[in-house]
Amino acid sequence: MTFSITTWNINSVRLRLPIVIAFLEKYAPDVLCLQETKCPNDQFPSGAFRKLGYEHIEVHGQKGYHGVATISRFPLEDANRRTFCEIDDTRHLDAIVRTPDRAVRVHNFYVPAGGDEPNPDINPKFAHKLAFLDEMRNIPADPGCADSALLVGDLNIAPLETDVWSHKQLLKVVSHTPIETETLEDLRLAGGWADLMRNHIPPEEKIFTWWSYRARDWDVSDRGRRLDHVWGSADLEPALRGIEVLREARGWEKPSDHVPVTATFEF
DNA sequence: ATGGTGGTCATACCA
Repeated sequence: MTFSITTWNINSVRLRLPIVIAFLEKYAPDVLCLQETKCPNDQFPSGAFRKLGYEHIEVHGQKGYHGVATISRFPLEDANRRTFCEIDDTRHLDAIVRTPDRAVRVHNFYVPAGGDEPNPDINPKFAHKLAFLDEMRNIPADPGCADSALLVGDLNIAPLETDVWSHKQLLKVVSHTPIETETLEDLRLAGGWADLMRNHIPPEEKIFTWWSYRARDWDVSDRGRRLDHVWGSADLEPALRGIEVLREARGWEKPSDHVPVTATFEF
C-alpha cells in the first residue's frame, strides 16, 4: 500500500482553514500533522476535517500560542502529549497510525524558536530551546509496540549548509548556529532517526520550507530555511518513495510562512 | 545597525 504524511506549520489553523482544506482536497495525504494551531482544544475545527474523510483527530492546543494536531484517515491509537522542560506548552503529540499494513508511531513536534540572541546565558528562550533539544533525546526511533516510527514537525533548526540561503550569513542567526545544528544532528543520530528529506533530496541541493513574512518579495529574494523535517526509523528508508515540498503554498492567499512537506511510502 | 510582516488578544508578546 501507499502511505503519505504531511507536516505543516499553519500559524493559526482557524485563520487558515480555507487553505488547509484546499490542500487536503488536492493532495489528500493519509495523515496531516499541523503545528502552531494557536487553538484551544474545544475550538479546534474538527468538523471540517471529518467532512473530508479525516475521521481520526488528536489535538494538543492552547489559547494564542503553539499547539499541534494530528489528523488522519486511519485510526489513531495510544496518543500521548508530552511536557518538555517542565513547561506546559503544547509542543508535542504522538500517536500510532493504524494503517491496514503497518502501525506507525508518529511524533508531531513544535520546537521552541529560541528568540533572537543565540546566547543561553542572556536569552532564556535560547536556553529553553537547547534544554528542549536535550529532552528530545528521550524520544528514539525505536517504535516500541508499533512497526515503524516517524518524527515530523517544525524543529526550528536548519541543520545543513544547504538548508539556508546563506550558510555564512546565518551562522550567528538563531536556527543555524553551530550549537543548534550540531545538537540536532547529534540527537537525531543518537536516536536512530534518518533524515528522510535528505535521503531523497541530495545534501548538495538547497531546500527551504520557510520564508519570512518580512521580505519584500519572498519568492524573488528566496531567503528561505529548511525548518520543517521528516525523520523516520531505519526500516522506513527503503520504503520512502518521495518527498514533496510545496513551495507554491507560500504564494497562496493569506499564506503561512511555512509550506507543507509530504513524504510518501510504499509498504 | 535597523526594521521589515503577521497572528493573537486587546497591549504587548511571539514568531
